Amino acid sequence: MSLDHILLGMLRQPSTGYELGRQFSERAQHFWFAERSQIYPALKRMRDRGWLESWEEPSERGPTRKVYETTAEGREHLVEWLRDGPHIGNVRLGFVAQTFFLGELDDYPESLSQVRKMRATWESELAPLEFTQRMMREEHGEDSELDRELFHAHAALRMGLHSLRARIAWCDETIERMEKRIRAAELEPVGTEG
Amino acid sequence: MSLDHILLGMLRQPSTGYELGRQFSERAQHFWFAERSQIYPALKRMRDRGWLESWEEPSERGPTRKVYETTAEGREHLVEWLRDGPHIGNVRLGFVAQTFFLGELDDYPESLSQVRKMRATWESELAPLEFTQRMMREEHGEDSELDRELFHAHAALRMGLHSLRARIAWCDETIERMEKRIRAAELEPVGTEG
DNA sequence: GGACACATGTAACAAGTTACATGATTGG
DNA sequence: CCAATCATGTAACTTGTTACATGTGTCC
Repeated sequence: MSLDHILLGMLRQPSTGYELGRQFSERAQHFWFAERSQIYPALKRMRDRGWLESWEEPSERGPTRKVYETTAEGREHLVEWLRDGPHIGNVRLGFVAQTFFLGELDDYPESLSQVRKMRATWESELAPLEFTQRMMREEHGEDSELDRELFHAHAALRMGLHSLRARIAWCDETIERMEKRIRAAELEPVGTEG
Repeated sequence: MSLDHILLGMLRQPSTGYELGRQFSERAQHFWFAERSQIYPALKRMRDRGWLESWEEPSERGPTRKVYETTAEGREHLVEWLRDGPHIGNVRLGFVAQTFFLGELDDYPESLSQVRKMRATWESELAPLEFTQRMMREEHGEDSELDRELFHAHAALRMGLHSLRARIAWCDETIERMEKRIRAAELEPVGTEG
């Protein structure tokens, strides 16, 4: 299970289920997401298996927190997963499927509007990644000056940027083509599409 | 559920569970995948709901095939899903997570080898997409000459190409940076990493 | 007192994976 | 006869989602 290993990775610093949940929303949304209702049982399961240990701490504001930390055994499982080759699992991109079948609608303006929405979504996802990259550069200097951990975090961030920019570029290309088709249809008499 | 709608989309032409399974492996692998053990019950469920109808046909080679076709009601559900805005669902990219945590390993050559494997995988996924694009161009001519259905199929294909090329570009960038670090470490005395 | 963020969890359900069962037909 | 491909499916399990329950502490 990937989630377990991702949680192990995030638990390099001891943390709580609540906090890990927020990290998924705020920092990891471009490559993974998990609901807290999935995180809490996962942490419990891993503790029962001996991959984590936990203790309680009073919260500064709110009820008692349950803090988890990886054990040596947990770390072993993380390392094993990392060494076990890249897990390029089954991709599921509903929006590509949707684009594929959008021809069914016989409605270019509708197709166009959908692609514009996609663009807006990804544009807004891009901003926080670019912000993080800028922060990293300001705080830690040039790429070659990053320590090992930050270097890898930076690499993952770059993948997010590459992916999002590629999607936005696709949107721009597709929007242009759709607009061209809509203009062509407006100039032509009805029923002679070609 | 997205799978249902994707199957509805694929069933513009009547088809069987077996054939749809092959289509996922051969044509849709860059944006969706489903096992046949998931497809068969899904088709049955949709038929029970009235979205599909089915009949049996003798196979040219092998046992009797069960052919499914969308009903008017099924088509309505597809259209509804298509009009319901782009479904930019939760992305799950295990390999980005892995890259993120690869720093744990303290082993740049291992990190490098993993990124090289990713590159090889995506490079090999790129080939069939490029082939399909070339075929489309040869058989149907320029982009502006594609009919509505092919235009959208082509757009989906382009998304696959953009995404894969972005991933490969990321690999190249990352491989170069990792190689630089490995070279730097070789020239330096042990324990003075900076 | 009410809204909000903090904090942990359970239950019911939906979706997806792995392993297996069954059997026809073709080609070597 | 054996392996491969065609063809449909079930069972057991894992993973992920949605909805809900419960309660604390802070600020207005």
